[in-house]
Amino acid sequence: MPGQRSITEAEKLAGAKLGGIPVRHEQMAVVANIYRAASAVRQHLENSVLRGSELTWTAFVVLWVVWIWGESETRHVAEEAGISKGTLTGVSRTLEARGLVRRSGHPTDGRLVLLSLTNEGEELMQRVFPQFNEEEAFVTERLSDEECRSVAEGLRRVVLQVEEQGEERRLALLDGAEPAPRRSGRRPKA
Amino acid sequence: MPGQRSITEAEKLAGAKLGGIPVRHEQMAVVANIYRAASAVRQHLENSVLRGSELTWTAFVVLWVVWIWGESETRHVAEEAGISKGTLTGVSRTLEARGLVRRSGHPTDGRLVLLSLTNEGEELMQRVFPQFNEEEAFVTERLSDEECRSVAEGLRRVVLQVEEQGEERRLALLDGAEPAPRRSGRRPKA
DNA sequence: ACGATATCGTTCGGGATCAAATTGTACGGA
DNA sequence: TCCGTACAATTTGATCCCGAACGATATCGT
Repeated sequence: MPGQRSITEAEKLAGAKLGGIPVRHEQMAVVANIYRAASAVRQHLENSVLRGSELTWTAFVVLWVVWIWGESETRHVAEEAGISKGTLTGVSRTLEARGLVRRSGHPTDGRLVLLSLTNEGEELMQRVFPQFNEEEAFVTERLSDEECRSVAEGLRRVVLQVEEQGEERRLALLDGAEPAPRRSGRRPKA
Repeated sequence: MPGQRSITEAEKLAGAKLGGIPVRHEQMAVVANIYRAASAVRQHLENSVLRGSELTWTAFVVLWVVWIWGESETRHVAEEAGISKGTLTGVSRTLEARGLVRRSGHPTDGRLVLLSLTNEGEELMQRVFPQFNEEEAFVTERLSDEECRSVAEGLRRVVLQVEEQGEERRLALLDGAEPAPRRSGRRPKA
């Protein structure tokens, strides 16, 4: 019902609201649609294949990373999965409790923890991934292979831009100012 | 550090893992990159412009929706913002407490609640949105206007596909099976 | 009329999530 | 050897979020 019409229509309304101030319409549309698409896809996958296996999106991503890359150090898994280390600690413990992953200490560096799939975890992914991929195909059904490549490439550039220049940009924006607090989370000691 | 290389490399590894089973590579790449881009963009915007105004991403989206569409029923706002009704209740109460939005009952339908911006909320958006849009331009800096349009259009189709056929698809997948529970959240009564 | 049914927003249960603080381990130099 | 620094993962505190249950209102059928 929100339809897609709303995006472009919203842009016009926003333009009107802002009066003289120029709006970067194309850029705004990309960001808005990235987020919409991400929510829609995530929700569809959670409600179709994932819930059937009692997996959250994050849990699946973590399993996927370990499945693909093999036994890995937790910090790499967190980075690759796009979640914080703290979150990974909780998620991996849940998965361990369900017998899907194994946590073992690094043989020479006692600070590291390695994650790997158990046989059960391996079997789960063998079963779930094809279903997951099937739904990936479903959600992108209205795009040709060529269009898929082109959209993926465009998104890749966005990711690269943020990864390579985001930090610098944030510093430049805040300049000398304080790093800005966060409403939630543990309070700084000082 | 994960770089973008990892995506395509992961696809190859996944293909190997799956042996004979065919993998829809292009489709997989689109979904993976949608999610990566969404996380990257959200994080960048939260850490740059949003935190300075003590806004979470969700709070900003809610404000934006009400700002653009004007006084609206909560269910429409939730839908448009891509969050659940329950979440919106909390978010809008927080925003009300901060004096940014107003909640008023519908004149004829007693079940409805209408959200609108206060003057203060209006001023906040006048101030914050340009900054937000500026960062939208930053994250998409590596795309031309034309490429922006094309990526946005591709994503739009993904959203439409899920919105128009997702429900049907989910039903077909589960067929007669139960709707599948969720690990967290309040337990069903039965 | 009036009860069954549908629809709204809110409440509630149970994680999920982040960032700071903390704890534990490694490794360099004095 | 012993200390300080560097770097792991984990714990902690506060909040966010979803979806089932709930209570209140509207509407439809008879």
